[in-house]
Amino acid sequence: MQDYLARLNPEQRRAVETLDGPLLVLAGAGTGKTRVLTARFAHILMTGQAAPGQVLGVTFTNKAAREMRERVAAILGRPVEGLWLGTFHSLGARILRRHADHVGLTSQFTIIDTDDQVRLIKQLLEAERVDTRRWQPQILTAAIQRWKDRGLTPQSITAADAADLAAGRAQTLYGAYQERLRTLNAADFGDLLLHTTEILRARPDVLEQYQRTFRYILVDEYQDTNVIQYLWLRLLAQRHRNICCVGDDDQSIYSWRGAEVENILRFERDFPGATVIRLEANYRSTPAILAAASGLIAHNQGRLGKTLRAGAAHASSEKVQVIATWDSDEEARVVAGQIERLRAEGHPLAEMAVLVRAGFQTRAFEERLINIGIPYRVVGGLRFYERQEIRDALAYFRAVVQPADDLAFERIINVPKRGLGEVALRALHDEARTRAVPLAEAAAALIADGRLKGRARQEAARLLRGLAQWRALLESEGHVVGAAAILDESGYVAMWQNDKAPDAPGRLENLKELLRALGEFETMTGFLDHVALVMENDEAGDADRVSLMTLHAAKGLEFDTVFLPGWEEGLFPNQRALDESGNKGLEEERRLAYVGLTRARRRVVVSYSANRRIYSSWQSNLPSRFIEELPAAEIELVGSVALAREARVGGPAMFPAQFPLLASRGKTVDVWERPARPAREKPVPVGARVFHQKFGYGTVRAADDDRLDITFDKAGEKRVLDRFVELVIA
DNA sequence: AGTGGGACGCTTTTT
DNA sequence: GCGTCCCACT
Repeated sequence: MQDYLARLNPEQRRAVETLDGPLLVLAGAGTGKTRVLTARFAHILMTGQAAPGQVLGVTFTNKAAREMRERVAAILGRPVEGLWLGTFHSLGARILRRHADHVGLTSQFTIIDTDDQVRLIKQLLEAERVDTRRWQPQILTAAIQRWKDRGLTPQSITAADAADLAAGRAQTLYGAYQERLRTLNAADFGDLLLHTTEILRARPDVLEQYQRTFRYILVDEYQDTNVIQYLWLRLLAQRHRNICCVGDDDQSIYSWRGAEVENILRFERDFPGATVIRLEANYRSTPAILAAASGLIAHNQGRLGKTLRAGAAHASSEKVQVIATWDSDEEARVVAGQIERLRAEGHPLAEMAVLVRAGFQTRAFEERLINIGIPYRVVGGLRFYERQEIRDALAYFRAVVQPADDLAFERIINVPKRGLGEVALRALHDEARTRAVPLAEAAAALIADGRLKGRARQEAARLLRGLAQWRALLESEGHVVGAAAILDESGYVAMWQNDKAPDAPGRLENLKELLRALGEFETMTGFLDHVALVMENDEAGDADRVSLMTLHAAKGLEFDTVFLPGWEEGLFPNQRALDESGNKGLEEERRLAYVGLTRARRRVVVSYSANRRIYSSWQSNLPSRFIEELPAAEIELVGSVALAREARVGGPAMFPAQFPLLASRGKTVDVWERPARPAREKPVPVGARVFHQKFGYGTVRAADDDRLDITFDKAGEKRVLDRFVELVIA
């Protein structure tokens, strides 16, 4: 009830109670940003300043939106109905569906994802006879996305914007792409905001309606907003000016996706008379971690300036460990060893995370963790909706719901194989283009006049009949029964049932999961929107596992112990970021490091290795400049880092061959020695049948103390520790 | 129509 | 080292 205010510190409380006028809350890492946002939300509702339907809450991720909804409900003691609370994109979609006709779409439009975009662009490039090897579709797709992020339409981009893209035809192609989307009755992510903004600008009546509705606007992660999001917000906020943006310029790490830190830096100019409140009391990390993070980020220029201070007393404050290793394999061993030791000391694995700069780095850790039998999960890998079978199934649903959805139709026309290959498809495309009709309609025409012959004709007719029947079935029987029928009668399920690949059963499981998820929605359209906009894996998260993820994926999370491997020049800061964006790139990398450090509550272990396996070859690296930027008083150098540091500070650029770390090979420091563990009570006999969590069943070939060489039935030869296998009683 | 081999090119990626 | 894409072959 009222005590949501009592739990706040004075600055947080001010941020919650300053309801009128523009407000910028600069919330450092771990300073209770979410608490403030949710308390403010609840405060507006509880004091009767606005009804739930008059508050607009905007986040970047669905997860953040969900959390906020739950926490507001918890404060109020009941679920809240009618809130406009969601991501920029979901809110954009919601508004756009109501006014789609203004931009030439129907309210049933499909939201396409990046994959579909690329395929579309590729087709357009080919139609324009642009060499897609030299001018990659992905590049143009990305460019168009960036334009949309900046609120630029095909008409408003400049020649300079479009130069060096798609053989100089980028502007035409962008226009053609938008036209194509309209024909397909589809919108990409960028359109959800671009179209909406266009409508708000062109239709004062519509704009006024929304401006009146939204008496209070709350924006999370404001430092990550791009131009179009900013324009969208400004339009909506103009009337009441009760806009509260919460963000941290030091955590802006998405400029490469169009985010503009400038939005936060110039808030006071854009909203004159704005109140600015700084949240600087950190309740998350130990003083050593805070000092290390602050010392590092102080190297950035052009900050709004915040200093984190410890908001709570800490019984102990371990220094930040910095570990040098010889190569990336050793680094993985060391980190995994520490994880193992911490676990043995009673720390839950769920409170540990390995945060890397680039996705490929997780592999070394995965291998090592598997080897020593520590459960882990990789956050943000292949997502559910990205899987082939899910995309296929969704394409079926889309093709049924929306006959004009050529992208979906094309995806399913020959899945399962129907003998409708490239030749048939080309004929369809020709017909569709000359008559400007969807592919499905073109197919019907070719069947009718006999231009499709034989098996192709038969199969195409069957598919079209199917689509029509399923459409009727969705109407009469509902989306769940309809969907199941589609997957079954199309032969799609049978296709996987007949597939002998080992992953086929899993795919069938995923399809079942998809149908189950579908059941939670009222309509097929609602479900398809959800899938297009909500891209997260619903993995069971309750098991005790170490988390492996990129630094980007870690933003907003916290753990007791955080491992930050790979702090090497070239990798982190990333060479490409430096090459492409110079000092700006470097500063963003530094913010990424800051984000990494501030994820930790109690313990940070930074590490780097002199040699790293990248793809197939080895590369030598210098330690990251960020290591030097950590205040010496807060860190503990392990191994020969001290040496390396002196050498590097002392001299100019250094060649890997001179690197003193080479001398550290073989040297081990006790921190990463494997802890003594109770041996297995009875040794595992050679020849025994055993079971291993990861590798399955196998036969023991040799035993050396607690290490077993096992030939697994599926996984082949492995050396594993005996405590990770179970004896199989035959 | 489907597949197998070689060339290529790889930072991050909330929607 | 691996996945993707294209072309050549069957």
